[in-house]
Amino acid sequence: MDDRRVTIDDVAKAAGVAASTVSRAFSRPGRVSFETGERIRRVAAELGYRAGSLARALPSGATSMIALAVSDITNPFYAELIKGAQAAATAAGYTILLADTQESSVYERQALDRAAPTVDGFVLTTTRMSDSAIRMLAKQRPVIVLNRIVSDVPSVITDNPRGMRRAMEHLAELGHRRVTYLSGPEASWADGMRWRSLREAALELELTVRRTGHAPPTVGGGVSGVAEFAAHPTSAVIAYNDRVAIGAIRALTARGVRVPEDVSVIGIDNIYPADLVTPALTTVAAPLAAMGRTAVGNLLAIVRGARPREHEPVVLPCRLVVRDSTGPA
Amino acid sequence: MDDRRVTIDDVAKAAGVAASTVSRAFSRPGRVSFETGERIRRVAAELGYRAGSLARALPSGATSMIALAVSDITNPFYAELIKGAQAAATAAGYTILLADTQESSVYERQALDRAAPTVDGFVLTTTRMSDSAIRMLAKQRPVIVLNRIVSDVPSVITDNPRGMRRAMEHLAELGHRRVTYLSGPEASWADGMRWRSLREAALELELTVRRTGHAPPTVGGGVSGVAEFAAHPTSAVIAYNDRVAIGAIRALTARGVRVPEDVSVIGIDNIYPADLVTPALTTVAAPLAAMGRTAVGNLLAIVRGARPREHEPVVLPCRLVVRDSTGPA
DNA sequence: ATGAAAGCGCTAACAA
DNA sequence: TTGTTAGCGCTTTCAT
Repeated sequence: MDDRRVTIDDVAKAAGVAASTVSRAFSRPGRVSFETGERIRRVAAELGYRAGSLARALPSGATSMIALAVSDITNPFYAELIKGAQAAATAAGYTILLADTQESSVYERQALDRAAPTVDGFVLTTTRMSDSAIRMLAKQRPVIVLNRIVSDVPSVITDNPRGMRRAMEHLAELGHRRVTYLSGPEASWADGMRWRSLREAALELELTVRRTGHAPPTVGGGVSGVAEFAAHPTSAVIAYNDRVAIGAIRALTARGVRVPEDVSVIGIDNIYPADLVTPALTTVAAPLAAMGRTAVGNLLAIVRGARPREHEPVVLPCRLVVRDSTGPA
Repeated sequence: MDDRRVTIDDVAKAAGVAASTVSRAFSRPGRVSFETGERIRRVAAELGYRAGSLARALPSGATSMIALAVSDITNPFYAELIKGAQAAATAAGYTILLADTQESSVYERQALDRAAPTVDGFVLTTTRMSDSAIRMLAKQRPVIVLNRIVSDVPSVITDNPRGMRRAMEHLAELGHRRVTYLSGPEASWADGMRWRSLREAALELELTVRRTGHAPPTVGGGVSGVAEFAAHPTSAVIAYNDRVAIGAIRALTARGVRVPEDVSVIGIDNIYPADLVTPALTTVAAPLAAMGRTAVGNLLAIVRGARPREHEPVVLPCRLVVRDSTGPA
């Protein structure tokens, strides 16, 4: 019934002070006498006054909201990541606005444009946007890109070289000499990065590595990757990510190839289902929650005026989780 | 560099009209001459004017944002649901604000309180709040609850009775006579609903059903459920949800019990990994995306002034997806 | 330490 | 059809 929102003026009137004083009591407690402050807080609580109104954003320009753009929220990769981001944001008094870009650069632009006037900054994950488009966006609002490097834009990435290295070492220890990389999407920055890292590691460890053609980062992508792999099989496979790896295991099993007895399979990311499939997936675990947390943390630092060293991406460590999909050659 | 936001006044000045005319050109195109409207839109585009500012929300009170509260975004159950919600919201020009309540009623209250002044409405999924708390919230802003019935608050639920019935029929056809229900959390509305539906179906089909003690809705919950189940085993099991079912399969397998040869297992929800585990899970599929879509759709209808028939929850159909975790008794 | 007044960008009366 | 004038709720000068 009583639909009217409790305003700062209501509190001011009830407390017998000016509205500006109430405002100060909340935002700059130091500038108000202790006594007055107490009284205001008490009255505000009684009246049920809520500070976080949008009106605050008008004069100051800061909304205390940040946008998190994800390409497909259905991808379990994002779950932990969002959780980490969410936690960091909440802790800092910020709210997260979700933008599902639906794997489409058109939707992505729309979503970002729509969000732009409303948020204090962006965290971009797996963008389809070009580097220059990202830089353009970054000119208007603070931006952090995740899992990609864009010059002049701060970013958070995982240590792909080290991760790929660990995977290869693991394989080498098991006696594998030749491994196949099941590629991800062509447009993926991470795919290129992983392939390069793999080749370097192969060189140092004296292994041979080849790769299949680009494929979607899904279970289906793994299936099609295996179709290609079957023409030139190797004793070990590293997949672009866990979903591809899971698809690969399925396809392999369907062909009567046993994992890990005949072929060892390694995934990347350590998403939730990795531990659930049979055999449980050996994978290079990305610090999902930490990535979300770090991205938001750094974004907020910039929002608050920090000047980031724009040319040095923050790189987070990953670790190899050995489960049951890898075995001796 | 040019940090200043393009305002409606800038456009007005550049187009040689009053600010109110520009405003009208965007919100009430009918009330502006075609010619003027065109000119304004052209100028606005040139200047890069973005309409969706927060300032709009001040006079009107409508922010075009809705909050989606989830208990744990890590739960794959939410992925499709959020996607559906997201799609419906975007289509209607609304943005989704994510509130991860972290399985805690304290955080939930905080998150909702924080979001309240900023959004036009709430979609509550798996709330920990009491019915009365929900009703209280609903007094202030439009609310839709998902998967729960709260009197006087509009809701969207799945057809649990029918779903449980299908599951029991399936089991009966396979020759099972006694089934165990692996319970979910005590506080869960859905758990009570499912158990009741199960008993009714059992009665009609002349089956016997018993249940284990309450457990968390996770893989771990399934494991502990099986520990209890082992004392009074039956040839079939229905789990509170897919995660519990997956945990149950694991625990069963670990005990040397074969699924489905020795025990048939049915899950509920049909989350993404259900199809990935071995054996693939037979499950009562909830229309996840449709739930999100419907909830948002109905919420927006209310936001726009529709008067909902508050006492009739919208019930969405579910269907049985038969995979490999069920077999003859 | 406090109050008064002037906006922030936009929309909604009310005139013209 | 268009312009003018008040605000929406809050913060921020500038006085006091």
